[in-house]
Amino acid sequence: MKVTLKDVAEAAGVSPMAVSVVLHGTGGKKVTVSEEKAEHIRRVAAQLRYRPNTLARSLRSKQTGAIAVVFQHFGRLSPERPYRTQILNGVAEALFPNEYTLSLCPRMMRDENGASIGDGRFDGILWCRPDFTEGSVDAIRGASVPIVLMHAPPGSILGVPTFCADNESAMRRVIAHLLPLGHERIAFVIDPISVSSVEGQARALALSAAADRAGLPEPEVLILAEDHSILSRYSKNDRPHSALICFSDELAGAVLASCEQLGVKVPGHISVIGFDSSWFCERTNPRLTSVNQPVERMAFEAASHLISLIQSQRDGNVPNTPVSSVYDCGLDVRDSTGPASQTQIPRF
Amino acid sequence: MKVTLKDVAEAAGVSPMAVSVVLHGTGGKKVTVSEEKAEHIRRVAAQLRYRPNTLARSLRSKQTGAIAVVFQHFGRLSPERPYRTQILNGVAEALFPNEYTLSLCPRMMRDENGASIGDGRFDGILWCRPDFTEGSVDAIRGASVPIVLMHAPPGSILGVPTFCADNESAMRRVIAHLLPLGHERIAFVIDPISVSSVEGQARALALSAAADRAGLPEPEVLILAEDHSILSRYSKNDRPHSALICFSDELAGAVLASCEQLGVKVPGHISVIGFDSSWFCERTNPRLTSVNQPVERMAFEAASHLISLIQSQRDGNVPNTPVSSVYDCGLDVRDSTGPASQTQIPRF
DNA sequence: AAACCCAACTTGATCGCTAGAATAAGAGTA
DNA sequence: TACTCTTATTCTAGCGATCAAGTTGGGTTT
Repeated sequence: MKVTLKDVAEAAGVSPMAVSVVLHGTGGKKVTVSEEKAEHIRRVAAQLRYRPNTLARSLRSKQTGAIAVVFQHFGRLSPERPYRTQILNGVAEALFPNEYTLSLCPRMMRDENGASIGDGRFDGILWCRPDFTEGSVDAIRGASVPIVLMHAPPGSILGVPTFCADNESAMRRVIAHLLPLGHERIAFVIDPISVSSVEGQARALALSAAADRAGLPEPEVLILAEDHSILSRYSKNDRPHSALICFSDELAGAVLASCEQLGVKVPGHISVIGFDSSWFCERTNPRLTSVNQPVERMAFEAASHLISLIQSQRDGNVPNTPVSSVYDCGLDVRDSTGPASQTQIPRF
Repeated sequence: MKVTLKDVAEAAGVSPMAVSVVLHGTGGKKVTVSEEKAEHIRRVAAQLRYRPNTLARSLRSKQTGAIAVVFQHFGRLSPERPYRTQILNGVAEALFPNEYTLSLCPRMMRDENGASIGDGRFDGILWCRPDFTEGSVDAIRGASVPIVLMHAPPGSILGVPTFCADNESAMRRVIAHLLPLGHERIAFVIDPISVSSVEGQARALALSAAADRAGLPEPEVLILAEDHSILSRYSKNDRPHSALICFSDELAGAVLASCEQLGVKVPGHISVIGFDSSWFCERTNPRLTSVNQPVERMAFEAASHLISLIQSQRDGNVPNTPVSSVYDCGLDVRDSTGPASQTQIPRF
């Protein structure tokens, strides 16, 4: 059967406490065991193939060594997909060296009332959903463990630290790059799934704002279908675009392919910009200019901050005022952007 | 303070047991509570904002609703990176509808002896490391919960179900495709990190075997550096290659870029094949022929099987003989492969 | 020599919850 | 009436570990 700490204690002829101290270094405060006896206990434990029950330990000690990462979607169709990998990498890089485990939660743990994250099971929560429903806000507020928000602007929820990439800065950079090149008719290209996501909306809005500030007309939004035909457009004018800002690199790749097929030259006739600046940008023809979001760094820092919150809470320190970090985005200029075309091309 | 089940019981004027039954539907076997009282308990619990402690529940009931996924690497530099996303997607798709949580473990949980997975914390283990050290084999054998292996050939560890993609079939298909096209000088292209991975070794070996079976000379192995220059080569001959099999699509993309730069025509002068058949293959020029591994499906089925193991163990059923699934790989033929060139080109 | 200290342990009480047996009260039956 | 059978509800033990508060016994201090 299962070997418990008590079994080891009996076999070694000592109290359970002694075993606990020797094997886990954690029994009360001033409990000590002589090195001689300790060695004996270790030997007995190994011989019996004793395996500590993490659950029981956590229940008593109130530390689980696990962090919950809550995504909005997780599956084949998720529009978050490009991020997720980067986020997980960043988070993992922060957690694993500190011996934390990373748990993916489909949503918050079940609870018809819509609230509550599996209580007691996690030392902290990394909330990666950009949506905030009534239920989830309650759950976040009521969380009994430290929590940080990603993809949320500062102050989204009072007293909760936030980490987010600054879409505004991204779009300002895009415009700052395009304006001197003479672009005036700009469109935002997005797929049908992402268009309804918070991130999609935010970027479209940010682009509008940036264009407006630069005195450019409201950018059109093009929704591309699976086969890359234009699904629908919201337009206020009918002059052809000279620059397309795409929601993702993957989408930009599709646009480049369409252009080639239609005989539209990039950047000769039209400029194309992607989002994420992934390795893929170096492999397209022409090489893809793309917005560079520091997602991985952001995730790393969010997770690191979460760890420090957990530790300072454990040590009884006063929680410092919540951090709110906004990460500037860069624009990696490659070969898919150039001066606005003077040639009148068929409207894309 | 924390509201416990006991608090709710007292406030509602009933026994803790009654509360447990009403809120979690799980108290012994034949315990019932009248609907009237049940409603009352639910109301009181909501009012007190009671949140059950999952940990305590799990400790008692011996069910955690969590699955551990153990990867070999998890970070920026991991050669497993292309898989991981796919694996996680497949696993998530199997677990989440069943209310399981997915935990990523850096390696097995700490233990100087090299063995032991956080005991009690998980209902099952999905082992995704293709390497089997003495320590890990012991840990797997000694696991007190169901476990399945991915990337492990059938029978790797006696009595443990395995799920793996069949590199042999992949490479046989590659050869079957190339042979009629007249290719004889074939090379396997790989990066310095992957070359030492089990997967890298396995594929190189599988290619060798397939070539041998077809009566072709031993394929050369080319290791590409970061800048895509050839790092080293193991060659037995000095005639130029006519076909390059790459370890990943990403690498194949780099090779295509190099070819373009050097003025080598694909597939005119040389044929190139990738691995994974990702979306990216449709975006390269020419479109990339690539091996199609059913990783996501494999992960989904492995996870589903694990769940069924857990459930049948809980219900006290006899464990059926261990399943061992091998997944055939396909070859998605696109435009980067063609007849072997007759022209003598500078050796790549 | 009485008082005191400290290392080296042990004891008992939980952490929050739930399985299984026990109990109480009403209903059916011979 | 005595007897079993339901149905509702509580009681008693822990799950496996850790914490806080003892308990030893030898060595020091004054």
